[in-house]
This record gives sequence, C-alpha cells and structure tokens, in this order.
Amino acid sequence: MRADARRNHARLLKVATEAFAEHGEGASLDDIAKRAGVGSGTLYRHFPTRRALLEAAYAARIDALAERGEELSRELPPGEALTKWLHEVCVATIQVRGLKSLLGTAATDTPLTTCGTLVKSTATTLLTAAQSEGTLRRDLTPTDLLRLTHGIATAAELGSGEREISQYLRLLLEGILSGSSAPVSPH
Amino acid sequence: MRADARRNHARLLKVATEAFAEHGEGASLDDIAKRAGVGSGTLYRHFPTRRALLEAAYAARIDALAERGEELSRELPPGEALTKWLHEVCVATIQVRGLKSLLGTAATDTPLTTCGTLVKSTATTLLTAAQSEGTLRRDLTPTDLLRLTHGIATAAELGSGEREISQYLRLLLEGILSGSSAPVSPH
DNA sequence: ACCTGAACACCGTTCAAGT
DNA sequence: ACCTGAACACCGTTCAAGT
Repeated sequence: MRADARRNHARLLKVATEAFAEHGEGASLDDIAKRAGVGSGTLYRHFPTRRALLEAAYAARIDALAERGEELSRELPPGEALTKWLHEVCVATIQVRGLKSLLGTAATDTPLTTCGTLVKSTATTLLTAAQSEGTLRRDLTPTDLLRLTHGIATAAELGSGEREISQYLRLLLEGILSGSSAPVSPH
Repeated sequence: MRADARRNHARLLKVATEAFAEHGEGASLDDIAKRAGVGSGTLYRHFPTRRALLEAAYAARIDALAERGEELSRELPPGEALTKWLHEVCVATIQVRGLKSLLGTAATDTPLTTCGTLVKSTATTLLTAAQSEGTLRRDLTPTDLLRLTHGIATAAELGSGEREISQYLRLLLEGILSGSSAPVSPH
C-alpha cells in the first residue's frame, strides 16, 4: 500500500469512529470523507460499503468485548461470568452508538463478519460452561442467547437506557411469571 | 374540509398503507405523493411528519390489536390471555412492516400518540388481571411489559422471524436459568 | 496505483404561484 | 381554502481525469 493510501485509510478510520459515535450508524459518509480531507471516491475505495467502514471502526471495541468475556470465564463461576458478560454486552450495545447493528450480525447461525464470529465464539464458551454447571437451560444455543441479549438491550433502550438493563436482564434470566426463584443476580 | 381535500386525504392514506407495507417505514414520501396523484406539498399539508402519516395509516391495525386484547381478557384466564396477546403483538410487530416503531412509542410511561395510549391501556388490563390472579410478577409495570415484548420481537426478527417468537416469548415468561417450572405455554 | 471532485440520481421539505 | 410543482439542500455512488 502506498504511503498516502495508508495515511488516508488511518484518517478515515479515526474520523469515522468519531462520526459514528456522534451521529450513530447513519452518519453521513460524505461528511466523513470531507472531515478526513479526502475525496468521496477514496472513502469508497477503502471501504466499499457502510458496513465495512462500521466494522473497521469498531473492530477494536468488539475485540475488547470478546476478550473481556474470556477473562470473566476464567475469573468467575460460569453462571456469574455469563450474566456479567451479557450485562456488559447490553451496556455496549446502548452506550456505543453505531455498535448495535454490528452486534446484531453476531446473532446469526453463521456470522459473516470476523467480529461476529469472535463474539459468537465467546458466547459459546460462556454458555457451554454455564450449561455444564447446570445453571443455564440446555435448550439454548449461543445464537438464541445473543439474539435475546440484543432484544433486552433494545427493550432497555426504549427506556432511559442503562438504568433498565439490570432489571430487564434479570427478568430474562429468571422469567417474568410467578413462582421462579432468583439464583443469580446480574450485578 | 373541501371535497378535493378529503379525496386527497383518503388516497394518500390508501397509497401510504401500501407503500409502508411494501418498503417498511422508510418508504419514499415523494413516491407516495406521486402514486396518490398529488403534489408533494399536499402530502405535507395533510401529514406534517412521517410519523403522522405512519400513525394514520396503521391506526385501524392498532385499534384491532387493542380490541383483540380486550376480547382475550374476556374469553380466557388472565395468564393465558396475556400470553396469547403478547404473542400476537410480536407477530404483528414483525409481520406488518412499518408497525414496529409505532408500537415502540407505546412502550413509554406517558405515550404521546393515541394508538400508544390505546395499546398501553390494553396491556394494563391484561397485566393487572394476571397479577391479581398471581401468575405474573408484581414488580412489572405495563411499560416494562411492552418494552420487553418489543425486545422479544426484535430478537425473533434477528432469526427467521415468526418461528422464534413462541420460543423466545416462552423463555422470557419462564426465564432462561435452570430450575424454573413452566406454568403457562404461549400457544 | 491511488486520489480527486464533478456528475448523477434520489430524497425530504418549503413556498411562491395558481385555482 | 387548497393544490401544484419548481427550487433548495442534502445524501450516496460512480467514474473520467489527473498525479
């Protein structure tokens, strides 16, 4: 890669991260190119689709989230590790604008993106451990778990945001019908 | 209202309903105006915002959903009525393109739209009945319930769609942690 | 090999002119 | 009182021309 190409790539990534954080995943691509000081064509050369740019901009974030999951699985009992990680995934989904749809792509049976594969792999680790321990239903796949977590984040987002995450996640974990006990709390 | 104004209003509503069904809530407003045979200004005169048009187009649908809830509350035991209604809300959320964001507005403490108020009122009826009966947690407000249902629909939408609704709704009702029993099935 | 920016198609919204 | 449609601002995407 030529020197100026590499520099443009880096600047685009930096500006894009800021733009997505500020305006969400719908941020103007033209504006990103302008702010990075390159022609719009250059943006499309480096990142042919909005998704590609979004992915590149948040790759580090996603990596950290996956790494954090592995860390928790080493440090805590399976049930607690899973609960805590799901909580952090929800927080990231809401708090980091533009991350939401990206995490949504992880919730498919065969994730098409690198970050999707990574997140799903972490979910699998935490889920199987909790299932072996006996604190999680066996009829639940990693895909189901990620979808439901995405749903909980969406539900919490309809409210004031983070405040509802703990509550709604606990409700998913315990069920909303009467008669269930409360084996694990999400905080 | 002048005769031509009333005719335009009706045509816009008809075309808009079709357009939203076909292209989702982001359907082109300009296209709607063209297909209705009116100038774009006329559309804005009748429906100043996209939301207003969306609401008008789906008002009948929402009314039917609320009415259906009242009907279920008369015909079935509270727990079953609630479960069945939530299932139907999820189906409508996914199946009827453009309805999703509209139902989202019902999930606030003080809904701003007529249809939001209606849906929330139905949710309240079903929820309080189930709580009185003792089959639903007491620490759950109608707003929470609608938000969680919206979340479940979103989760199911990440999959193939309707197929997952029953499963995910049951998981919310029963909880995903081990040790819970299954008092009510959503079908 | 890479970049630029004009050009094109599209969309939402407004408003002066018309009836 | 209501409608029309040109006009404006904006956006995504492509591509001929440049270096």
